[in-house]
Amino acid sequence: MSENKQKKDKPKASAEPEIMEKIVSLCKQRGFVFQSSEIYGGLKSCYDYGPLGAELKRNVKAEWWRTMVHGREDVVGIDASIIMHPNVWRASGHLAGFTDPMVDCKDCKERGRADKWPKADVGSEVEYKVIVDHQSGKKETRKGKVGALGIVCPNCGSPNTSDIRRFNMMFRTSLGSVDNIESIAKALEGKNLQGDELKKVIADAIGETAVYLRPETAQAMFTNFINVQTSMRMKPPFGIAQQGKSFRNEITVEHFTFRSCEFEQMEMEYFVPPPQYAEEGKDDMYWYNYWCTERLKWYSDLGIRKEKLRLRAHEASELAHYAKACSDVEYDYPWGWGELEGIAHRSDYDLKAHEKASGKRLTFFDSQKNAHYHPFVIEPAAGADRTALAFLLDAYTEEPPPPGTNEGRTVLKLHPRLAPIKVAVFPLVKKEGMPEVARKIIDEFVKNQINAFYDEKDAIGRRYRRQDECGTPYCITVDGQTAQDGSVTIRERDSMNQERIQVADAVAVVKKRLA
RNA sequence: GCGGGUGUAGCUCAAUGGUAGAGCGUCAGCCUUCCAAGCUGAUUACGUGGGUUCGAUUCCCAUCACCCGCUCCA
Repeated sequence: MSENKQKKDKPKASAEPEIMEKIVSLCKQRGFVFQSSEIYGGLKSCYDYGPLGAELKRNVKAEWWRTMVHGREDVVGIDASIIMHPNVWRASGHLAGFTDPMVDCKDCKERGRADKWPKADVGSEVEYKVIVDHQSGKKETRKGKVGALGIVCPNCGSPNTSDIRRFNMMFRTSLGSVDNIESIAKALEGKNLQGDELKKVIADAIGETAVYLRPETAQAMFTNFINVQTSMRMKPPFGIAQQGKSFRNEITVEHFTFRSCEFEQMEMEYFVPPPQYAEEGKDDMYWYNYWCTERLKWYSDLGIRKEKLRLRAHEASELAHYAKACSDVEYDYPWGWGELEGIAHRSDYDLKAHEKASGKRLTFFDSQKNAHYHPFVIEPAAGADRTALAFLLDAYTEEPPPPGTNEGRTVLKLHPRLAPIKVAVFPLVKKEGMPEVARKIIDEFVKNQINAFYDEKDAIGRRYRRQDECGTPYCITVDGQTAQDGSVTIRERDSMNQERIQVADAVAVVKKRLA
């Protein structure tokens, strides 16, 4: 389809990034994803799902819920508030943990985390090399004294760093009808404050009503642990699942919908007995491995090619201090391996942290062993947006012209249950009563709440191709034979094979194939 | 946020200091009996804001957004 245009100024080695461009373009053209607020120039990292994208994402979430909640007895779902008590984030460590100390190198412009840069003795003299002429790349050796931070740039070795700046990654807003400005103005009125004192007064004024948009959905499963456990009479091992939006002021957003500030999560906290109370052979590590396997399987069951999936265990240095283990389900995106989902063994850290902060006991009472214990937690946490993107990327296929034709085709080989439109119905031509019959078939699909699409515009081949590009798995065509024997053709997207079925059976046949 | 690149119809691109073309698409009609056929007509754009200039889509500045790299994570 494309004539392989060379980019003159970019001798790109790999053709991979072009796939991303094609996906972005297809997403816009076919109504999967649009940039948010596009008519106003767009807004950084915000995307809107169009009609087909909304269907795809709903289907992804529905499949997850089907597998994780409806498909098993030991998991129940919740739908918690996005805004939670600020103490939740204090207890979880997010208020502190989201505040990374960032510094810049004033010589080479490198930026990084102050706590990760090479340490050096305060006041000692170090040598470093910086580029002084960007055209020739000429470097100059300089000397400098290590500042109060006691660090040097990992790139050029310069001690000439900026001050630490903190970026809070949680979105802050206020709860209450009194605007922040009012309380700040009131706090400052008549005072002449400078520097840290000024900042503190403002911070306190904001703090009175400050609340945060959740940076993850997981905490609500911990805060509702007792509520869910007692109301549903759950016994470990059991899980609480949730899907919903989370928000993070990320320093960097990238790769289309892969990483954005507003994103949707599909998380489950699986509470298991700690080792001493565990059933023989089913301790916490058993369940951790169990969920790693289960979650990897979920993606391949829904059609992602196995060679594009992998499970990567975190190195010990990557683990949070409370985590016993963590693995990522990764997909081989056009830009390399990237995370779809993290499966973390969080030990009993979260329940204990909330118990300590809230003063409420967050244990399970095992009446048989007559013991209160804090369950361990295994957390499979997936991103709905990046999962939808991976399904799109993996389904995207460009095929050479089929035998006897001269145009190739673009097909989204989405799993039928993920496909936005399930079936398209066409009259072969716009006469001889074919449109009327096709309309009747569409009516039947609508009545059965199966997303169907009617099209009579253009040649039949073009209509098939349009549906291929949207990922519609089945096309039903009313032709000349329909009037004689009441049969229509049903065409399968990937094979393009057709078979004849009765009009009266159309809904049942499609339903069966979607099951 | 930093460094580099980009910004022209819905998409992919072109041209130009004197207000812009194509292909594909979309819509309407004709034609069409199974895999992007043809014909007719219609539709639609210089990201935003300044500056230079008689005049800016073009030059300059700022800003916004996207892409690549750093970084970070679901």
